[in-house]
Amino acid sequence: MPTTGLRPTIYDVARAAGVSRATASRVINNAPGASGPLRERVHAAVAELGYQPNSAARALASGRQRAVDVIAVTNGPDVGWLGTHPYFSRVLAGIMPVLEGVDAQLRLHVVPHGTAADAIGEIAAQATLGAVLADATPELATRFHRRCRRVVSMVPTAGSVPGMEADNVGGAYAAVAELHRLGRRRIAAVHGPAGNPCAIDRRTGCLRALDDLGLTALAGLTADGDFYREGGHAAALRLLEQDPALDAMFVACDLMAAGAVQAVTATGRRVPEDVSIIGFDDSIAAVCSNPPLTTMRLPVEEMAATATRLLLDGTPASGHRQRFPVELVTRQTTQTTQTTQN
Amino acid sequence: MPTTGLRPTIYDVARAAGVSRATASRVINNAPGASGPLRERVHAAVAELGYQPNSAARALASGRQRAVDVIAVTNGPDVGWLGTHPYFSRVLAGIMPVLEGVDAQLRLHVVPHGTAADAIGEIAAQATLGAVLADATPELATRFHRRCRRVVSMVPTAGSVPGMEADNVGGAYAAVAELHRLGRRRIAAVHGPAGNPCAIDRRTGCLRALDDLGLTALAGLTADGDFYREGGHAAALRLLEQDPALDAMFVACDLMAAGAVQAVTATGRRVPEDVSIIGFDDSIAAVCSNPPLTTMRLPVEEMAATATRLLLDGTPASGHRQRFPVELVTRQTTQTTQTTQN
DNA sequence: CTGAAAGCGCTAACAC
DNA sequence: GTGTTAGCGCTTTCAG
Repeated sequence: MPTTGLRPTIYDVARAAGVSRATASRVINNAPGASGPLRERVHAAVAELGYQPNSAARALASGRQRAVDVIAVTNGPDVGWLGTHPYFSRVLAGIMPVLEGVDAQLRLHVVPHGTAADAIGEIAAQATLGAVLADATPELATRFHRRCRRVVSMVPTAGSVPGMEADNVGGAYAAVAELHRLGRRRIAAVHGPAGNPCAIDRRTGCLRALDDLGLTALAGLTADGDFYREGGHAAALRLLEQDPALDAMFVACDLMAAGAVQAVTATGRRVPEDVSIIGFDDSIAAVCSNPPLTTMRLPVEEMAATATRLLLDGTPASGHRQRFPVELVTRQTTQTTQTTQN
Repeated sequence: MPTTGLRPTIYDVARAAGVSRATASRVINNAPGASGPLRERVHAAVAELGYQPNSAARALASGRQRAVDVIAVTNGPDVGWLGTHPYFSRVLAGIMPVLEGVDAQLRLHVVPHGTAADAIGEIAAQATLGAVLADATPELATRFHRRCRRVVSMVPTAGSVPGMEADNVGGAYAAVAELHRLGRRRIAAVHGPAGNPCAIDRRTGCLRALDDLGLTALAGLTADGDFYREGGHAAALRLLEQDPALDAMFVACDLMAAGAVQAVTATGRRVPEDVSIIGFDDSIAAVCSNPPLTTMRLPVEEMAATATRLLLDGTPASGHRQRFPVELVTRQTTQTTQTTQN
């Protein structure tokens, strides 16, 4: 059984260290049951030979892959939507630092909505450290959770699926309240897609604030967007036509808000002097907009990092929930003072 | 050897179909040497048992993992830069559709510059379908290529490393020429980081155009940015101070260009009436900017898709190069006509 | 505390 | 064509 191939195997390490493969394995995985002098010899052998464990063999033998799966579901046939949606990048950005140095790989799965059920089943079947569901619907999340408990969802999900929950309702409420505090009284709103859980919560918070503020009449001054810039642009134009004198807009995501800012200025109005705008997310769209967007920050990176740590720590408890605040980040679409900050 | 576990193995499939494991394997991988009736029986068994191949076992036995690795190198310790840089998302967006349905997984590696050499060695050691280097330096790319030929780089790289090459020089040249064609004569430029290969090419193209156009004197009206919005903002401010009458800017990436647009309008100038701006990339920053950016489109998605297909097709030939054009996308930072397109 | 041995589930020569 | 037989490189009982 001596190894001949170019890449050293654990067998080579064991031989070089003068121990058995079992012992070599133990020290390499720093598992208990090997000690002192032997550990050193093995480590030395590893260093000398430049040994690198074969992850496939390891996965096969142990029955578990050192990988976390990130799953995104696309709506259309267009699997490339990612390129234009900052959200997914942020979840990746949140996950990566926590995977740093823990010897776990990150696998990406973008599954078309149609085949999502099957695809999710396949992924759940491979025993990995677990999966982060970026935007799965409650049904899909539940389905995954039934097959594999090592999973956590990043969006509001049903029942027992462990999830990270941002205070979308509270954030939207706070945004409208802020607009009101600024003296705005004709507040329009651009909501997200009707069926989207996050969008529903944000809409709820917005409506509730309008109501509490005695602005109930404005509940009709709304349009539905698609969480993309184009939708925000179009919705804003529609709203402006519906009430040319509106003085503020709450827009349920930054991408749409960026489009709204473009629409508002294109009609000759000034932002924020004539109309104040507050977005949601604090994504890259917020800072690229001109003027930069005041927005409600959704701590996506933190949420994703927490989700990942949960998976790394073991199987998350069924029904586990972790709440995250959504906070106001003031930039220039709400403040008239032209300070030369950013 | 009958299997007892919950997940069916190929052994179960073989038994159910009344064939040997080898035959089952053949039809599952639709390899030659199994035919007609048997194929059907195996397929039926697969369907009935809900068999799903174990990827680890497959990888171990075949010596090759069905995975493509995407590698990004970060400059700082901050592995989360992704969240704010649209480029990486675009390479992912380009890769994913081509991996769709080919039973190959996508693995992400973000390695800090410091440990990049080691990390890259480890990745090269695992035999996968190959790696796409998103932003590796020529040295790192060469290093990887020495250990593993199944690799292609997305940025200008040294020698024999297969690579996708966008016409950065030509694109920058065309941008400046366009500004000139529009009647602009005081054209400033914001370049990228000094050592970045793409930035270098864009700078070259810009300078060459300035020269050919007889605008050599302007070669001094430049600033170096960092490929981030903040850098573009600051650079634009500096330039405006240096020459308050400048009437155009060529900015080497959209993120910086978005910052430049903000800076220009913040000083009371109008875009594009007072100063025209052309960015580079055609990333999400271009459309979120206000007004939306005219830019030179770098076909990142196409490049990434091509790179991936190359890997899927086998080992790319050493020194293989594929060129991509960089084309002008006209939006509103160069056109005064206020058509309501956006 | 250490080693021997038995697989993990699959593929790939090699015989039939 | 199809089945038999070895392993792939590692982990993990189980003895010693």
